[in-house]
Amino acid sequence: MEISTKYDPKEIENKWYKFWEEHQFFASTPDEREPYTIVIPPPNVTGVLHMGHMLNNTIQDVLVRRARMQGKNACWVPGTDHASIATEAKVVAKLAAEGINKSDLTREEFLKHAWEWTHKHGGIILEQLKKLGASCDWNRTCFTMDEKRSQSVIKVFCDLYEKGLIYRGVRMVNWDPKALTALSDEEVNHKEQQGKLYYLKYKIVGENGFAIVATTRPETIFGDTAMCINPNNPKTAHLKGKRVLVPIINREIPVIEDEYVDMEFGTGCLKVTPAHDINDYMLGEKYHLLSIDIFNDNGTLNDNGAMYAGMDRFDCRKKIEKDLEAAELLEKIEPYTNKVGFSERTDVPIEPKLSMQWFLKMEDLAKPAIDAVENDTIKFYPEKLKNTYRHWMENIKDWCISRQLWWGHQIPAWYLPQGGFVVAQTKEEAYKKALSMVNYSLSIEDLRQDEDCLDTWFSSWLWPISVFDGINNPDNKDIKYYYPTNDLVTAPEIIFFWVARMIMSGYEYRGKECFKNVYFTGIVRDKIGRKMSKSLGNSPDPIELMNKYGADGVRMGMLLSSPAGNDLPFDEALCEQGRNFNNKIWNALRLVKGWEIDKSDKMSESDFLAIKCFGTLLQKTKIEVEDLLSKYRLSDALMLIYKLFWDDFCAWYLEIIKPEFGKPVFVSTYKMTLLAFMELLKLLHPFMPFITEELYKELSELLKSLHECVPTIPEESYQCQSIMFSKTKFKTVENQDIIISDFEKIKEVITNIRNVRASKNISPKESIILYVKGEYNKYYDEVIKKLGNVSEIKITDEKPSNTISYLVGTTEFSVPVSINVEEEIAKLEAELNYQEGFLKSVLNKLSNEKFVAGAPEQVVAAERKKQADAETKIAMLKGQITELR
RNA sequence: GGGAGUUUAGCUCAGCUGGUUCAGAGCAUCUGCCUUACAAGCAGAGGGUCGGCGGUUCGAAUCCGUCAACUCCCACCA
Repeated sequence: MEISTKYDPKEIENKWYKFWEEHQFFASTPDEREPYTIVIPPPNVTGVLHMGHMLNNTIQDVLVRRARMQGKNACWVPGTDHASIATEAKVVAKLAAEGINKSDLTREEFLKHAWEWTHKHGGIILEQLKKLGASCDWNRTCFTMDEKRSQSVIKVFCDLYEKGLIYRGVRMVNWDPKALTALSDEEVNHKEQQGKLYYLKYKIVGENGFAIVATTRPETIFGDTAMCINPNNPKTAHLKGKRVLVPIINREIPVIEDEYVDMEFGTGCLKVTPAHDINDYMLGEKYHLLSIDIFNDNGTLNDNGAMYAGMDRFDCRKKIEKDLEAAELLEKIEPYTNKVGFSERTDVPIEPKLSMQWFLKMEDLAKPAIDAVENDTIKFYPEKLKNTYRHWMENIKDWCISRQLWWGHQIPAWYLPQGGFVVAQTKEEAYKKALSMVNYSLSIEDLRQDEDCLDTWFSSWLWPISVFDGINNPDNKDIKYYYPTNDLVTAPEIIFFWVARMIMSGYEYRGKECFKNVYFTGIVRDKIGRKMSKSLGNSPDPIELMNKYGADGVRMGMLLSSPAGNDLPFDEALCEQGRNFNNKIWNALRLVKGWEIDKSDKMSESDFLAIKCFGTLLQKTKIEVEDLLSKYRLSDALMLIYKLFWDDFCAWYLEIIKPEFGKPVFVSTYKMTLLAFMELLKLLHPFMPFITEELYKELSELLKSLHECVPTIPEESYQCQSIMFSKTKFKTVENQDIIISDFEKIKEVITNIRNVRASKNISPKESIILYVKGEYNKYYDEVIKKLGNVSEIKITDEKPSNTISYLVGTTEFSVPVSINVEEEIAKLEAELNYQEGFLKSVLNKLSNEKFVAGAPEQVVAAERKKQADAETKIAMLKGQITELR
């Protein structure tokens, strides 16, 4: 049957993934082998595959498949993240579309909707990963909110609380007065706003003058509890130790001093409103100021707003402007542009609001984590991110772990009716604890659990441990075998959110690093450098890409330009390149599959030479690839294999051994070719799993059919159930560099012949005669004749007068051809000119005493060799020129 | 404002502790070919003062200084 000239990945990819899954090839259980473990960075449970996932998971799959082929017990644990903010936002939006308000639902009702949503959309992304070829152990699929993971989170919270590391504290949150909810920083959009800067007059107590304060928010004066000046500012020095009156309400507040105040801004006086500004809050803490909250949750002023109570914050601003003016307490108004945070959900300006939150003390947790990265127990690729990491870790702030959300792990703290709270894993335990604390009668129903949820990262920071259930059962077989994991592949953006925290939890709960290497991918960008995002619509759909180019093609496209830590400007052309490569591989198979076989034990000289040279190159490349992969230089490794396959194998090796039309190939040559092809497939398999599996099977069949006439073929070379378990042997060929450089010379001879043909319009079909003068090995004849279409190679000192000559090394090759003598002389003279200039610079160096004395011996010796070679070449060029003349 | 990083061919990037693997690779471009595996291909070719300036050195893409442009992270100024 005729095989198509184009590789069609679709069926082949489906077929093999199904085969792998059915045979449970990705499943892992502890055994005596060395483990190799990766935990997936869990994608959002309701997310869909985007280009970032493609890159990230392709890399992980390459690493896992390579480990598997090395005979390790490879385990890649998949799973998803409940992503509280994103998922809750999606559910809220979905409900809103159905006319349901979240605030009209009870927590239980809302969670029911959220779970429905999760079950409907959850896990789609994992199915998509299968299309990519991801070799995860799907039996181990986890979810950050499944039973074991949830238990782990609660247990850890209680444990850290017992250790005194978790505490409650006040913090500014982004309050959305319309949605009546707190927002995460990620849900706040900062926009430039054309506003006003109001200069307010605060009367100085006991004096006639005023202190002027510039503010963008005059309506907050009711919350003022101090005025602050910079102690070093001469302009405001007269206010030191004074007290001033808040305009309109005439409340007396002190003037405090702190270097926080910018002397250049406004008047150098700052009004301090601890309840409504994060910086003011910190000043308030420092100087023990009162904190007066003046807003209701819906953004209207409360009773502290005096006669403005009940008024909306912005209406109030307008009104107060007029009132201040009337009272002559407004010095002036200037136009002013500043950035204001807006709610992503409702697009109203957010209101900073003080609220009670839960915090985790980080300082002690950070210590072992800093050391681990500093001393390379955990290695970062690229290394430069060590700096970023250290800088953050050394200045680490306590982690606010509570979120005002329902979707997530509810904080296991229960409040008592008469104040106070207990922390416990279950309500029953909490009740027991509570009973021992209070001296009044208490029923379990009196306990009220904290409404808030834990930050999503508070579950994902346990991921490398919790997926093996190492929190709940610290001594189980899995955790002991798979932990510490080997590699983590993730984006640099979450180095603090996730990576750093995993490292900390690893030391806290296992006393050991959670992984040994972290590979930071780049950010996938579009051609013009923008981050790919849904809102910009500049992200291609990975599934469509895979349909178009095949998963292998897209994988290669992703890997071709993604050195660790560098951004990846994505271009579909890369996938095209990947697809073309698949096609090339496919056609190489078509070629070798079509040959008739000569079963005699003969072999041609050129075959022998080709086998030797390619075999050498293959061995050398295998070692180089291994080295690159061990440094996580995946694109470089892939590029090396790409060139080995396309150039060395297809363009040179196969062209040499390819039998003439209608003739058979010698069976020994054939065998070696199939084996070499197979080695190439093994090298490629981690990068392109599908096509390599398909062709592995094809080659296995071909080898099997040879078995009767060539019993020396080792059975293990074609008997693996899958290429993913096939082994490869490493060996260094003696004199490999000489073999390779000799072959380079042959290639150069042939390329030059082709060049002459191109420049003189000699068809490749027209054979030529080649004259050789100088050092030459007869052994090369056959190859040169075949690929150069040379009918005869004449070793001679005398050559015909009309030739184009070129040098390979110091050997002169000449092709007889009708030439334009003047042109040839000009060419030769240009070359001569260059060589003479080159020689001159070499001689300059060598005559420089400081160079000869200072440079290392090899360098000087190399220069002398250059000198000798150049001199030989110059002599030959001169000879050629005189000949022509 | 604090910190980190980048700058080498049209594009994306290699070039480790200064010296023939020092100016490289892939893609793109150009020229010629439907040569019996592959036009998603074959055979060739042309592209760069290594961001600017200064310094160290016998010798600098590589080390130092400085300027410029860009990128990222963190904190955000009443």
